[in-house]
Amino acid sequence: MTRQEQKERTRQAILDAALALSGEHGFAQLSLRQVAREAGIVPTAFYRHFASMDDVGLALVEQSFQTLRRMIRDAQRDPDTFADIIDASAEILVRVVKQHKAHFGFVARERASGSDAVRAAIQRELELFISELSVVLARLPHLERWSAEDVKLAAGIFVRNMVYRAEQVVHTPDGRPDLEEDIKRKARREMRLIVLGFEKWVSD
Amino acid sequence: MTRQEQKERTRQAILDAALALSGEHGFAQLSLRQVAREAGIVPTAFYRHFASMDDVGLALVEQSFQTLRRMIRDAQRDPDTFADIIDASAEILVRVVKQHKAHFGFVARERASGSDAVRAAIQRELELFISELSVVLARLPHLERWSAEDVKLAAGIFVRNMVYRAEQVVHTPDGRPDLEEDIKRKARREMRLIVLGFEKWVSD
DNA sequence: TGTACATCAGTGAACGCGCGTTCACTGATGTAC
DNA sequence: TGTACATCAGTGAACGCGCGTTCACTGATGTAC
Repeated sequence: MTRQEQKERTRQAILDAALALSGEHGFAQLSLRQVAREAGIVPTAFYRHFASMDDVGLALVEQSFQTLRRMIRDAQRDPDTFADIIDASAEILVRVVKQHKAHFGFVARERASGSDAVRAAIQRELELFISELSVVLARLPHLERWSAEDVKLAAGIFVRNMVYRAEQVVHTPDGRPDLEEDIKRKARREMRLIVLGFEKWVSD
Repeated sequence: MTRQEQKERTRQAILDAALALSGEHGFAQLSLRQVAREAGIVPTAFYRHFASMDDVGLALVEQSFQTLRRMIRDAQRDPDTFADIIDASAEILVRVVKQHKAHFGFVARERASGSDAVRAAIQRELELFISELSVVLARLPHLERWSAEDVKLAAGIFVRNMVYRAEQVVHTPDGRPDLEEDIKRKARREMRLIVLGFEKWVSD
């Protein structure tokens, strides 16, 4: 193994350790020493990879949103998505969040309570997500003539509702498909209710 | 001043200190010693009032939701509320949150990241709020024939959207009425869009 | 009203502990020739 | 391929600091008579 490969591995071990530990008591409660211990290095070696725990937080935001973006990309490739976009979205949401509970839990928690830098990074990524969803929504029949601002408003309601349902999935214990089905069902109904409003809205 | 009055004052000083300090770096980052210092007592005196910082957190949840409930009660008394419930809600939301930034900021932050006990307490209070709003919504013309579950679904979308706009108000610097107006305007439009969906929804 | 005693909110010293950060170091990997 | 030197990820001792909690205490407030 080259020195570079080894270094990258240790860096990832630090990120994995921080992500795993932050699930228990929140990222801000983590100490550098705890993370180093979990990553299998001595505290001082931490500084070979990050200047501070805050930098670890920012790296975790980036990793988490890579997961989210992969989810969207996959959804857009899946033919089911276009058969019924709402059914498909609920399905994908629950499946992907379940697979990446640690990342989504991290974002949900730190969105409101992280350091200023971490909060700002998450806010920026969510805005980006809303913009991307706006592009998709703008193609829907009733929204063709809406102003850009109104499409974004609608996308925002969607995304914030999804964030809430994602939080619920994160807190659902494994092996409870009944609870997952219930979340999917509620998510679908919420989306349908919001979409119904689209048909009557008049953009000014 | 009686002993009891003095004790109550110190207890409140601890709560005020914790609330004020938690605005900067989050409640979980507070140390008992910091809070005691800010409250003007010696660290050991803290134990005369609370068994742990976690108990302080629970007391703050209760205080914060008392503020919220007062807001709802006042809104229901205000005749403007019935002239245009949406306009009035946006107005009241921004005004009251602005007046109690510390309490609302505390709830927004700890909702996702507090200790299990604090998170559970906040979740319970929000569910209560959604139930109360459901009672109000159930009286609206189009919702009379909806199932109880559907009314709650709609109330949930409303409340979560309000929580988001409340978070925005908390993070708006004082003396920026332009930003406040923008938040009110967006909140109104979001509510209107959601309400439009009500008219077409068919409860099963 | 005055006295003697009880209560108890707040004090201050002390403790052991984990923290972030510094520093000089080690020894395996990488590079130049 | 072999040698001599450079690089640098990880080590381990040490530091001063703020932490939560214990304990015996003080002195003002409250109560019984």
